[in-house]
Amino acid sequence: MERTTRQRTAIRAVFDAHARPLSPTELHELAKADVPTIGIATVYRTIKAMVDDGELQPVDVPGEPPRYERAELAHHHHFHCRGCDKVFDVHACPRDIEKLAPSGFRLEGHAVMLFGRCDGCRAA
Amino acid sequence: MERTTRQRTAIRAVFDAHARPLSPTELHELAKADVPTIGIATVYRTIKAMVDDGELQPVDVPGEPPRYERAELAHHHHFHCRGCDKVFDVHACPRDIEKLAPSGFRLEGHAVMLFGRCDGCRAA
DNA sequence: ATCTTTGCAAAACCTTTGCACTGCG
DNA sequence: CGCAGTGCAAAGGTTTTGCAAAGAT
Repeated sequence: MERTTRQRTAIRAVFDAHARPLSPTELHELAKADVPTIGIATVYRTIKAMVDDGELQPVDVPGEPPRYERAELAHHHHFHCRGCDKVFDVHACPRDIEKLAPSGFRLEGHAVMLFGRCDGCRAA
Repeated sequence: MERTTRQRTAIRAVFDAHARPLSPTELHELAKADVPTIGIATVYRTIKAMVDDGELQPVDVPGEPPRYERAELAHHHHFHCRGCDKVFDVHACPRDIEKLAPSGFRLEGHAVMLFGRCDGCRAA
């Protein structure tokens, strides 16, 4: 990640324009708007470099391709809509998490994934 | 899932013998002890059928192959040890989960994954 | 005997990698 | 210019699928 390229600028722009976790494929499609010739390999390589740099963090959705979001976001969790498959940020956190770990275990972190239907998909 | 076959019996036996979430590959290797000729495709097909039947449920560990466990287990969560990579069941649940979903969203389920070090790996 | 289930191999995916070319610094 | 970065295509790994043979009822 030593140089600024059109491809990397486009990828960062996509994250700025869409404030939600994005998959490599989504990222590729959206970045094509800026740089039509961008290859999927570049997207994967850039994602990996950005994760290694601590700029992005993976968001894992069970049974789905991984998504990525900016790491600078404060601690939060996610909501996965079963209707549109989109993942939304949830800026809240259960308060009694520390009590869940078995005694003797050292708890270092946690992830909460909510499932259901988003506002738009609730009717359908 | 209409017929009882040696392959399916072997797969169920593996789940009985190992009380922890198992990956398709683990399942395949372990089932070979009973039915050496069992193919990986059969393992995948059987897993899928058992999940559809509600007999198994997937346990997703970020960045790792999926694992499966019996669905009859009461609602619970998981602890992923960063030392030994094992996944443990956690029979506790945050109480204020319902309050986390954004308003307007319909919450249908949730998953909690804890990270840290298990009792045995805490020292190392 | 019928019709589901199996094993094999090929196909379908997703992600990574090799290599020559491009273009940032 | 030199070398990081790119695009393409091929390789790697995992999961799915087509089909003829096996086997459960």
